[in-house]
Amino acid sequence: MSTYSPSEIEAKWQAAWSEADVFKAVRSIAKPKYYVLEMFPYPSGRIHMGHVRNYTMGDVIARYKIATGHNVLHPMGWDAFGMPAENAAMASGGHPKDWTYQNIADMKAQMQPLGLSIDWSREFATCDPEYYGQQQALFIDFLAKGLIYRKKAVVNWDPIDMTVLANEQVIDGKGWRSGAEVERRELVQWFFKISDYSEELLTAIDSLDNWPAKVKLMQSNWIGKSRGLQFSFGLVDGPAGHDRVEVYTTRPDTLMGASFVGISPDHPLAKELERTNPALAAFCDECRKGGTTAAEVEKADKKGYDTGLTVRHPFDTSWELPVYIANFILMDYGTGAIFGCPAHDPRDFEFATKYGLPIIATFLPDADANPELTEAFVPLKSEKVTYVKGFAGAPDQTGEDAVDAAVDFCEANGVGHGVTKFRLRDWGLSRQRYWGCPIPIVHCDDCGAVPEAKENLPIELPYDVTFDVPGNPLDRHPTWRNCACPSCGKPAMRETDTMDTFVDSSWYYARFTSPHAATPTDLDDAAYWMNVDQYIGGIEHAILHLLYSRFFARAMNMTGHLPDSAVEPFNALFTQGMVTHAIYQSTGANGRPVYYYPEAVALRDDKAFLISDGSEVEIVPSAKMSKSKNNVVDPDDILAKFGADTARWFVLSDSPPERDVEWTASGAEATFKHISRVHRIATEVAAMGGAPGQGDDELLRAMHKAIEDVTSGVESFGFNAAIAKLYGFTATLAKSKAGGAAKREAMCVLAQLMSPMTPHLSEEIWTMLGGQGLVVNAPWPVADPKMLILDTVTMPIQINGKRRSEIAVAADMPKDEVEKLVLGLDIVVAALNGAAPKKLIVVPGRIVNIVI
RNA sequence: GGCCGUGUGGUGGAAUGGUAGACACGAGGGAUUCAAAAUCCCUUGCUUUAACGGGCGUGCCGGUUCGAGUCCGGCCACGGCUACCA
Repeated sequence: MSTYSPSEIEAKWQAAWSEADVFKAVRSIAKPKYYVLEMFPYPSGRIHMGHVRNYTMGDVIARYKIATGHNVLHPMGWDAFGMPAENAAMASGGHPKDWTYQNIADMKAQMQPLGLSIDWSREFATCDPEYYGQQQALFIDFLAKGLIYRKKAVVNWDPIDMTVLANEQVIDGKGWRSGAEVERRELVQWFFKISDYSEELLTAIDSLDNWPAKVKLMQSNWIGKSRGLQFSFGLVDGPAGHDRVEVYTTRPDTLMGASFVGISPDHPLAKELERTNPALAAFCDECRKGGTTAAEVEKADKKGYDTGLTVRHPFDTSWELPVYIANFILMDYGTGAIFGCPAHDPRDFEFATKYGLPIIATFLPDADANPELTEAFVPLKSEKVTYVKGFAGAPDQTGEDAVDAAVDFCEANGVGHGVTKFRLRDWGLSRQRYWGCPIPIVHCDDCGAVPEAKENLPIELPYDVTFDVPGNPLDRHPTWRNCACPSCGKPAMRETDTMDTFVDSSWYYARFTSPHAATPTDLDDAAYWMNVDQYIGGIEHAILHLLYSRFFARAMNMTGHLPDSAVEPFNALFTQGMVTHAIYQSTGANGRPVYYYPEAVALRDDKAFLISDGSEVEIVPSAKMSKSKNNVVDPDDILAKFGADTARWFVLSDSPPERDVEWTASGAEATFKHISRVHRIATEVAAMGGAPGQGDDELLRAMHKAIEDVTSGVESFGFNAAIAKLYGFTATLAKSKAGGAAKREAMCVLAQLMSPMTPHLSEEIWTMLGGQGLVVNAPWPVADPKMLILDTVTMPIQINGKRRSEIAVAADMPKDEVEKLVLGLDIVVAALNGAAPKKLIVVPGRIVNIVI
């Protein structure tokens, strides 16, 4: 009898799949199509358990859909541009391109042994010129349709590295790499006009039925629609050109509670005043330097600077309000100016208290409430309140009604107009970096910024660059920069900025439908394969990547690259949890934690001891895998030790897929034992004759129940539940005294039900038992409804809601007969003690409850 | 601060309003073995009882219901996202 040897059988069956080319996706009207996609990885060089879990989930879906008669597209690629490649080049002197392609080769080599059902013929990396050249074509088409424009924008500039930094690369106001004080610089940059689609992207969220509610909510909040009033205060004796201050408010109903006007330090009026007032300029400078981290904002005091100017209240021109420059007002939201209503805004309250400004309540909880407030009164807008300084609508009304009434009143009286604002801002795509998709623009002295001619695409990144000098190497590469103007032919210069890497990932799903087309997409292929039926990835992409992709699909539709049916590209989204692992740590001599590798630790009685000296160390459970904490489990090691089927099964078995799963060595070993056991049972079954045995029918009934349970588990992403049922069915099969024929049938079905999770083992068993062809091509088993009906059922008997007994009855026994039977039970007779039951509830096939 | 989510054995976790704790880990006991490995079997929420059995039990308090882990209201704790968004 052969023993289970994953290394042999996994290589064998991967070769067989490859030989039969079973995962190649070909358009066909013979079957319904199904497109399953996992978020493609950044080629860091090593895969981790999180990847294994992500791709296994996608693979289970893909293999299940193949078995249920679908034409499946399951591609894989690489999100290959980005800063780590440049950082590596700077650190070790290599080239980003070489580094990236080497990493891709390494990661692919690690992924192949997992036995994923991927159509590798569609593989691409976003740093392939064939891909980013098409992205440049998209850029040119978007530009022509007005979906891209240029404007000045403030960036974080690192003066030592001579580069722009993302917000998260600025730590305490200093560059994360150089440590230099970061400057705010205005650069002319390219923007996608995603704000054109704010309303559309928001309302379409409702149609995303198979997206997690959480992700939809996060996107709604991010788009941030608000309804309010925009109006202006007349400025008294303002500097030349400044006679009004425009403000935006979502609470125009509190206009009579105004006590000051606040403007951002970046507001044009503030900038004007800075020119003549050094103290004021110093204050604004101070505000701009203020940290942007959450903790700093939390701590930061409300600070203001009295400009000495005043404005007139729109309802009463004799009522003047002071104008402050305040550190808490943002220039890029609304108009960069507010009116302060301390009674109904906690920030304004803090500010007014500090600077001795009046606090005027405009509404109160009820007519008798004390108008002297000790803190801002901010009820829900849906709550009814009593207006003591209202000017529109009923005296008692909800905030919502009052806002509507106030907007109507103001519009009727020529004080501003109602406006809808969105928090979502246009997407700046310029990056002053080498390792990204070049922006296909040429700057010509005569013609200005001109798009490159499409026949000149791709504009390839030059290879001969170095990173020993700070700054973008494209800037100092004359032969690459210098070119002819595509419009007039005169000497001109290329744009040296490259695109944000989020652009690369915003349309790769569409490119997979025709990865080698000479245009960004092939419309016939896109129409056939789109949308992605099931998208799987991490929750960390809930906002940016998914929102950008939704925008891109619309923009591609507008420019003729995607059909109307594909504007919402992902029909269903699933966000999976992480793989975690315990940390083993002790406290070092300096008081800092010291971390130990799992291999250095022995576990006994839920305690951990160092193998080296036997001393006990602390166990911190369920921590995100992190190299610095020494709690990373390398998939290579696991595959070498147990094989892919064990790894795949384990990452799905212990937790629901949307939640984190804890990797434990004991759990992985137990999985391996189980898989080995299934293999052993199969070899035993294969050796049996075909004679009937005891309980053939029972085994087959259990088999049909397993088909039903596992199928519904896989359909609903309940992989852990499906696996639990497979454990149960395996135990039933192992214990069964059924004959060879029934066992063989049950074993074949078990192999099929396991095949999405353990495809190699399933092929092995399938062949061992004489199955036809490959199990990957075998149709998914269907449960026979007749075999699911039970003859007898066990019903619990409750007395006053507490379980006291149970009876076994025929499944189709009428209700009144069940009642009779129950009332005759000793325990019931004793409980009733001669009295009649107050109530008798019989739920057929479920439960009986007697109320006494 | 805002929004969202989650609280069930020693652990990960199951339970269309209908027997709470499936399945797995861990732990304990046994069989097999010269011995071990491997394998197989049994026990395992807490508590009380010699036993049969009983009591308690899904973060806390209350409500709806014949019946609540599940539904409703109010608290507490933890986690996530977002943030001076006017």
